[in-house]
Amino acid sequence: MFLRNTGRASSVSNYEGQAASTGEARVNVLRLSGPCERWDERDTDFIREILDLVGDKWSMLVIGVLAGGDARYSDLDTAIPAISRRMLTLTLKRLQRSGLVDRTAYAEVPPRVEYSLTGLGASLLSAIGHLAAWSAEQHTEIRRHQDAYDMSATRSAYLA
Amino acid sequence: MFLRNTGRASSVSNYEGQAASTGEARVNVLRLSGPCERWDERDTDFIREILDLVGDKWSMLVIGVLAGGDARYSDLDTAIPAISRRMLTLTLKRLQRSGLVDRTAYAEVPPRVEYSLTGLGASLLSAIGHLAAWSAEQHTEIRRHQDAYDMSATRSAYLA
DNA sequence: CGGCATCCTAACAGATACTG
DNA sequence: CAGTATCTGTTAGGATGCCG
Repeated sequence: MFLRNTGRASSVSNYEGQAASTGEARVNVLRLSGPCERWDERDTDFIREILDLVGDKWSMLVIGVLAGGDARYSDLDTAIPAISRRMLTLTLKRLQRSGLVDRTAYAEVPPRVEYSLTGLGASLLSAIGHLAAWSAEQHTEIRRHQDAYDMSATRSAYLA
Repeated sequence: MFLRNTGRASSVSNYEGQAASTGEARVNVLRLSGPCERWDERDTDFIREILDLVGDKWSMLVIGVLAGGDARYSDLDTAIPAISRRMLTLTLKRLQRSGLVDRTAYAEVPPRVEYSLTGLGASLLSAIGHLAAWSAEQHTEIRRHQDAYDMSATRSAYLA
């Protein structure tokens, strides 16, 4: 559907990636066990949209908390201690705008507001889960590369 | 492994998300067909790391191009017209530092430099693919929500 | 060709004070 | 409690010029 095959081979095919280990064909998901593939301009746009949606500093974390069930504003604030109230508000508004999160305000004193994942928001969890799984599997390896790179030779200050 | 179950139910379970449609159990990937789950602090860190790694404006796009086979600096520059040379360089360096991308310089005149995905980098394609697939499936729905939200009532200028 | 260095700007994000 | 408004610092990122 959105990842088309090209003839150009690279070093990809001999690596046992995650997709290869599923052993199960999914129509619209890139599989690494076969020859090399690349994405076209549409995929670029899709990636862009996802990044715009949840590629910021807090969105995925908020979604992660809401995955555990509805939460009040203050619940989220304490569940994500590092976030400022400003950023929490902004993040919630954006998620709400895109239909990933529902906001329910109860007219009480003191006021109570519950946030919850919508079905749409919940459907994102799976995709995020794959990313988290990849990170969990590879982060030691990644750290190793980074350390090795940082150790090797003095490099320019161009890279912060 | 990293997504633990909580008793609190939400509106998640009746939505046919992506995970549910795979029909195949994966040990470490969140499945939405069951009761609601949430992530612990470790997952938060994993998400953080992924975002730090490829959550920026260009990394995923560069990876996408390299998925199509090795490419020279100028190939990447033309394949991603919107990117500035500065950002391309910075992005490649960071990907290289984390071991996702390999750089091979040939001592010729004029100089030639080839970039390629490492096995590690290629293994990310699958996870990204899930995100892209989600975006492809849902982006119309998302747009619809956004439009509706933007239409409804005048809201404060707090949200840009 | 494949970069690096410099300048500059705008968006992002934290702290704080205030409000319905 | 659940925000909003404002002020301010920090960083991401674009434009441009130079250099091996």
